[in-house]
Amino acid sequence: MQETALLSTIPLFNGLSEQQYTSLSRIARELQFERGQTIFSEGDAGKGFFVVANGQVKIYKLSIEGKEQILHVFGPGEPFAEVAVFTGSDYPAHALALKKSKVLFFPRKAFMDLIGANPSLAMNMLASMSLRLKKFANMIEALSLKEVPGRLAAHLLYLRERQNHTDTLQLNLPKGQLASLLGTIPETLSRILAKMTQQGLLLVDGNTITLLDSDGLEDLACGERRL
Amino acid sequence: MQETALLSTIPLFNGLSEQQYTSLSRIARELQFERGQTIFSEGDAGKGFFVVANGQVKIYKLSIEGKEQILHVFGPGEPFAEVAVFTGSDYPAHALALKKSKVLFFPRKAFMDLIGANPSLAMNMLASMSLRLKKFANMIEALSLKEVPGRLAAHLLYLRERQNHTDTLQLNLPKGQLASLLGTIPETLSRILAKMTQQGLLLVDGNTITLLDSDGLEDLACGERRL
DNA sequence: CGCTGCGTTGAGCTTCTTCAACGATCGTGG
DNA sequence: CCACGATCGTTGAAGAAGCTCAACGCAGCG
Repeated sequence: MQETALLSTIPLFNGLSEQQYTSLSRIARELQFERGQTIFSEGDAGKGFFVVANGQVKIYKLSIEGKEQILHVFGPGEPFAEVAVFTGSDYPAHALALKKSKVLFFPRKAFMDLIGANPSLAMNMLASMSLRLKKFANMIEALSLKEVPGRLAAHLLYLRERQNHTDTLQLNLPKGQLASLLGTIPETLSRILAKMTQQGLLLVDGNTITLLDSDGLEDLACGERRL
Repeated sequence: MQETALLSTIPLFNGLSEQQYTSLSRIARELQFERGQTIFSEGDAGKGFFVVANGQVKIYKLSIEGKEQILHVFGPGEPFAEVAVFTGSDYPAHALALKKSKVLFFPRKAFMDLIGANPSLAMNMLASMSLRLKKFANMIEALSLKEVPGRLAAHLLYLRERQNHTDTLQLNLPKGQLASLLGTIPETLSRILAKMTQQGLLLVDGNTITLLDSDGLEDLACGERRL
């Protein structure tokens, strides 16, 4: 597979020895998915977990009426569906490739064995899942305690953080998907972006957003201000 | 401390050797909290994690206006704030004793060392955090995709599950706290319980709830029916 | 007795969703 | 090259769900 190079770029596998990379690459399987293709569905038997090699994958839930709530959007180097490894049960959500993606698959059993033998791998896994939990806690807080403008503002500031504090953001998602990530619908998101623009908080051009008043957004994100 | 007996009743520590219990009890500290007492606040330095020995503890977030969202309610044997151990950062939420409680505290560093040396402890930890993640995912789904009646119905069915499928439930929380756990407010919860009673779905008497039509509740929980 | 915490009920209002229509963009096939 | 459909985003009007505010009942307890 000549994949140890790829594996070494994955944060989850940081600090492993050359030999451990070899063990990993031995159990990994490489999968290709087209844009829009389902990787697994909620309720499927959780046979293992995945790491995005390249492309983009969303993890989401669906309501009976078809409304979608995105839980995560993962890019290169990020693992997903680890939960299935340790609970040994079904996948608790759906996964779908948002772009043409290469994905590494690690079968449950083999990976568990590796973890048992490699404490540092276990520690990495724990750290990764801790961050995930923290993110979920913030998402619950946002959904329950903030209104949509606040959630949007928080998300934009989060993106600015990740893009080196530049005020010109590139959305890595179509707006409709962003709405689903924020727990709302495209119509509402559109209206709120319009209102924010009108108030001079930001500037929208396609999927480029320029933040004009991050302090104002900050206030919104903390619930100290309304639109 | 003569606590190895107590430790052995904690699921997280299942399958550890006698010697490992001793190591654990050596680093554990025993704490007492009165009802209503704060254990830690969001933003406090995360110096370690906890296990409820007896009593009841809630983990929650607060909005600026003072609205509360409960993330967890933990009883005897359940660990909390593990996230702080592995991220090494601040506690991401508040913790408060709902009843007079005895709590074991495990300092971060010492516990990390134990985990590194005990693969089975690491595995237990991973399993525990996986379940936590799954629960959070369901909570996000509920908040975003279900209305309050659906969330309530799901919660009641969950309680029935835990109480051996008996249709007579004892709420382990005051109704106001239950509202906060469901992501709503006491007024709304009260109204919905009234409506459910009126429709013959259940019967309320103080904090005892009798389920009369679990199929109907099931439909509500899945969004296949309205009140 | 009166206080305090908890729960309930009513009226009005805000926010968000639903439904519908329309505009823009893009890729494909004629 | 243009027409067409599909996807995506925007906008308007109406409706529903849940929140706010206020008042009240009721129990436990000093």
